[in-house]
Amino acid sequence: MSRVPSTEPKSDTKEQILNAAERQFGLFGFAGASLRAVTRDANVNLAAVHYHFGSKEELFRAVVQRVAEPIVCEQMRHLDELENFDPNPSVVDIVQAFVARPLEMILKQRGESCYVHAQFVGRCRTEPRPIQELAEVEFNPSHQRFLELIHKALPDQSFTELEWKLDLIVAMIVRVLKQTEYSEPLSEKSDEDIDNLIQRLVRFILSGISA
Amino acid sequence: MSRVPSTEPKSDTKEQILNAAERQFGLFGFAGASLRAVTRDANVNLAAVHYHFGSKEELFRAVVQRVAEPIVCEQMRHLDELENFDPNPSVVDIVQAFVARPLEMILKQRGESCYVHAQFVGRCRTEPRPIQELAEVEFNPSHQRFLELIHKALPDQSFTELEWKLDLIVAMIVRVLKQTEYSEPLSEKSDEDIDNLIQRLVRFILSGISA
DNA sequence: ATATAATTAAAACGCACGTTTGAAAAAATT
DNA sequence: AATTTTTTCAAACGTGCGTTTTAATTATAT
Repeated sequence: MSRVPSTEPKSDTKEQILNAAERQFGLFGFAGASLRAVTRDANVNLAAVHYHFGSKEELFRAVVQRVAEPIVCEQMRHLDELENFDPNPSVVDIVQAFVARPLEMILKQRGESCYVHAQFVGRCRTEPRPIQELAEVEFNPSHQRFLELIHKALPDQSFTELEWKLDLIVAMIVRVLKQTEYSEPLSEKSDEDIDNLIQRLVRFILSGISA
Repeated sequence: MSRVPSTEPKSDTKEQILNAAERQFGLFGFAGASLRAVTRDANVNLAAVHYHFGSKEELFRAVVQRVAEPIVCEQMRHLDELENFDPNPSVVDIVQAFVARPLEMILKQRGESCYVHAQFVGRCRTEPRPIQELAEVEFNPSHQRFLELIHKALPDQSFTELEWKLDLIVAMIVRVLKQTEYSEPLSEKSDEDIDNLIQRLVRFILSGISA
């Protein structure tokens, strides 16, 4: 079989650094992760970080973008789809699109990358500013979209109240991701196990958001 | 007025260090906080940390203990009280004792210390091991107590499921504490505002835990 | 007042950090 | 094949880290 003539064979180094950086930032936080540990982990030279990314902070930003992009896309795609089908979707459907779909996507990857994503996203929310803001910006679009839709579906609740609840919901999602670290390996979980976990969370959130 | 002849005038230095350490650990995490920043903040000599606590890690442990003690005590006190009154307390009462009472105690202090506690406790849960465990151990007693009671009140739900929900509940409590950082200053909030906030959280948790 | 213990202070230790540099190596272009 | 551009590499820069040491100071007890 011939190699694919992809237009993007490109530098493997950049990807290696991003992978290692996500691991290290997730494990030890921005301050706790050292570029030396990252480059050792990635099997590349220390100076490669500054050559490809410029600085530690810009490396962090690159990791955030790579992690957030597929999640936000998945959320946007399902929220859009939902609204196209019915301009006034139900709360259940909105929560399914915002919570269940992206979680499904992440958890069913099954690989190590799931734990890594989980740790990293959790970390982002406890970093001091301005680090934390780098993450908030990336996740913002789908959050706004969710708020619009949920506000239409629950007009009795003020926008402020719903923003407050969204904040708690995200905290719960992040926590569920982080739990994958401790519980039995994901690889041993069937699709049904994962679906059960997700639906338990969705039920918890649904009853809370309407209360 | 004469000075109180307290049996504990003792070293002011230790307390100053603990205060500064809680701030710095909360803001920057274990790795991100430097002992130099702590001692500068506390207006004491750098070496005082090792004289009074021995090492950075033991200082962290001391901070955790000081933060956890009043919270765990408050939870235990109300849970015991509840059970003495009725050996099978309702879910509402259990959640009130475990969630509302300690939150009330913390938030109604109103001072800067509330933000500091919030940041610090939130940090503890994202620290890498073995740092994170130092915190888990301190909070464990009241968590176990809560689980026993709630399991009696909701016998249809497995212990594992309830442990899972407790984990989410704690995540929500921590998040509500952390929110105090961004929203309007606590000092401008009335007791009713705070009670409202807490009761909103309790409602959210209650509907989730029974679902 | 004097001796003894507890506390504070300043300086230095070795080490790891993020970043920079300049030359070697590899890849791409001519 | 020669040239230019891109990428890697080892070494070093200055800085700040946790910790240790030794001396000065303050409080306590005789």
